[in-house]
Amino acid sequence: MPDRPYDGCMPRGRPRDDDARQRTLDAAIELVGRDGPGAVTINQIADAAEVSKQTIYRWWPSRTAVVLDALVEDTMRATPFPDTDDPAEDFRVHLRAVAKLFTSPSGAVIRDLLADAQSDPTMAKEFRRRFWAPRRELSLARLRRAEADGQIRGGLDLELVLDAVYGPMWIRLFIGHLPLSAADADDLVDAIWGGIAITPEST
Amino acid sequence: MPDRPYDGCMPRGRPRDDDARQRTLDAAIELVGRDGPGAVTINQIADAAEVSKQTIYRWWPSRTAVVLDALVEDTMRATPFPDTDDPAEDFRVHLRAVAKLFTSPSGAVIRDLLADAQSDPTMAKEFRRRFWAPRRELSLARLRRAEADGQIRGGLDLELVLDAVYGPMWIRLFIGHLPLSAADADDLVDAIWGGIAITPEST
DNA sequence: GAATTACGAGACCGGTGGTCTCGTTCATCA
DNA sequence: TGATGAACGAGACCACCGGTCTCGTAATTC
Repeated sequence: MPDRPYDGCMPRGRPRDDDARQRTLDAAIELVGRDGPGAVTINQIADAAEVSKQTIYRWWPSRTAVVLDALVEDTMRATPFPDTDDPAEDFRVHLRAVAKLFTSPSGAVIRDLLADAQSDPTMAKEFRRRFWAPRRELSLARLRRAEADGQIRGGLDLELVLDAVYGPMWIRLFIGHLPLSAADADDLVDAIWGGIAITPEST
Repeated sequence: MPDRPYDGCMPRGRPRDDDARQRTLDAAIELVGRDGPGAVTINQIADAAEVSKQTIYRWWPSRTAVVLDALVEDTMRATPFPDTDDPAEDFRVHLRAVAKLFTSPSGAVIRDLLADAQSDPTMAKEFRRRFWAPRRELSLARLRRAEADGQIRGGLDLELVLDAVYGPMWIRLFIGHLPLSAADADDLVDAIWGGIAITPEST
């Protein structure tokens, strides 16, 4: 997966066909996004990409790995994290982007990936490392800054706060008990930020 | 699945072997709980239960349906919902039970089920109807009472509040980025109940 | 031009969820 | 008591899956 365009000397044989790589990733995203989680086989991806199955397995260790790569490449820049003076608004903006991502075809890709990862600890780890952790770090840093700036209570378990903020998005994606909308993102931040107790004694 | 012990007249042929039913369910719970999500096949369940595969498919439509039945039967009474005068404490107690359930072998069963349900809309619906909705109704009713009793702010989207309370449990089960403990249950309720803003103006 | 490597096509493998057949067992009804 | 009918266990069977292997060919370097 690492594409090293030049590192000292040219390799000997036929070079990798980068176009085939791109076609594979595109086909994975499109098929899973269209047909839903679990409905797309590696054969279909190979056919749609006009790529040999062997070529896929030469560069990726498993079907799930292909989907993960496709997802990361496709959505890494879809959910930016703003950094203004208003942490609540920053989270609102980000959450709206997440809601949009989850309701787009990429939402199906994420579900597919996470479902597969349940029975493949290696892929579960890769999913956390490449998809989960980068966004998590950004939001955690934003929360830490808000704490340092005295904008939120001290002594909170920030990881738990983040789970409370993002958890609703994820369970609506995965359990599907209720739809997901950008408006929910705002309500969610408001509910958590203000607290729901009628007489909140700080601490 | 409905066992009607007597409804008018006796059916003609050999009656259903309820012991075989129970053995199937027990084997499903035990194997999945022990070997983890996705690692247990229908053949293994049949072998362990000493039941013919045909007998399983006579009574359940799919492997996933067996696991769902096993889960419901096994854990329906594992997470009671208390109903005292202190809603926050009620939620703490319930969340501690949920954390315990998720870290028990049943947690693996739930993961297995939900992963399979991603590619089977029928089972996803059944999961929500039989496992998710009953508990959800209880906690929603408790929240409504707290609202009526003036113990929490009015105008909140209660569904979203519930998602914020339970979401962290579910994503830790499913994504596994952090462990889950009963202590987290308390911290979570405290964080959400008190709000995290340092100067919460009650709407 | 020789060596080396990626490529597409497709046969192949073990195993899966699920179906089918068969002979047997347990019950009811006449 | 004996015919009937449904559930049973055992296990062959099916289509298809993820993944591997082989083969002849194309692209590149030396």
